[in-house]
Amino acid sequence: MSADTWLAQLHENGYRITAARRAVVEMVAKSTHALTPLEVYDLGRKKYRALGLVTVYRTLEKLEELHLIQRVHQPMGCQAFISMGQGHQHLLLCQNCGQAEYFEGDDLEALTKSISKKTGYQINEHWLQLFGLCANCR
Amino acid sequence: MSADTWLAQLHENGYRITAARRAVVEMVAKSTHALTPLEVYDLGRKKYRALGLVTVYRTLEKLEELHLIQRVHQPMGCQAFISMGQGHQHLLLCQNCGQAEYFEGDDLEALTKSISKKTGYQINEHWLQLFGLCANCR
DNA sequence: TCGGTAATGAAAATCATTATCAATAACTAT
DNA sequence: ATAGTTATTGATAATGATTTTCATTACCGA
Ligand SMILES: [Mn+2]
Ligand SMILES: [Mn+2]
Ligand SMILES: [Zn+2]
Ligand SMILES: [Zn+2]
Repeated sequence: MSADTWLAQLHENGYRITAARRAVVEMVAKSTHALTPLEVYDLGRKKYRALGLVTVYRTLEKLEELHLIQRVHQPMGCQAFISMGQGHQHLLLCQNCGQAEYFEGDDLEALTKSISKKTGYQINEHWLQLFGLCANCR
Repeated sequence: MSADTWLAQLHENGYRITAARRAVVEMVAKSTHALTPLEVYDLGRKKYRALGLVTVYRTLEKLEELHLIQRVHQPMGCQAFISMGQGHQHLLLCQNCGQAEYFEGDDLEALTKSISKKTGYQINEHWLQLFGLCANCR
């Protein structure tokens, strides 16, 4: 998903396209790492020097609301965001360099059905995340 | 795992047993919900009125270090702790009341093997969490 | 081009967490 | 059991991240 698509999405939802948003969107859209607000701020200022940290927070909030990005939970912290995957996908993260990849094909049908029966819970969603070392870091 | 076991663990690791720690341990050990430091503080003060919030933070830190509790990540926040499960288990959380259950039997061998081959990652661990509605809330 | 108003960034406020520190109390060695 | 050592405590202050406020700017539909 390209930066332009994100900007179009923002526009379609009644948000204005500004230099600050362009800078944030461009950096987050092309990153293969989950980025913290401060990291987005530092990167974004390379594109748009006057960018404010507050605007980064506000823009990330909107991108999350539109499901263009998602929050990434990690042992070291949970305040980082990454471009949303296509369809039903989960993240695989490098514990060394932070490189992120989406994967698909997990099948938890049998498991959730069995657990649902055993516990009486109605299971609505699942979080799955894999950690390891990428090809470069292993 | 009972509160007494936890206290014994603390003692074995060179930590002193105090009234403050008793209060924290007792409340966290018997809870079926993930508790935030503030919640532990409120509950703990029912057992030990003089308990300080700072001590709650410090005690939770030690319990986590000894793997007696674990941090629980949720959409609403990631600063909550719950008694650690036995062996290889994951959490199932009620989206309405917060009730938590451990389950086991997930098998991701085939999946991780296939993803490892496809991506070149060496996969070391996984996070899995189920969300739904408990028997009471559904 | 213009006007209404969403968006901005600087600054201040807030909130959770962490550090400091003098007083206390748990444990060890007598 | 007692005393001495020192880990632990809670109050307070400090910190750091996130949010709120607000006057100014600039996007964009008419
Ligand atoms: Mn899945
Ligand atoms: Mn598992
Ligand atoms: Zn790597
Ligand atoms: Zn419930």
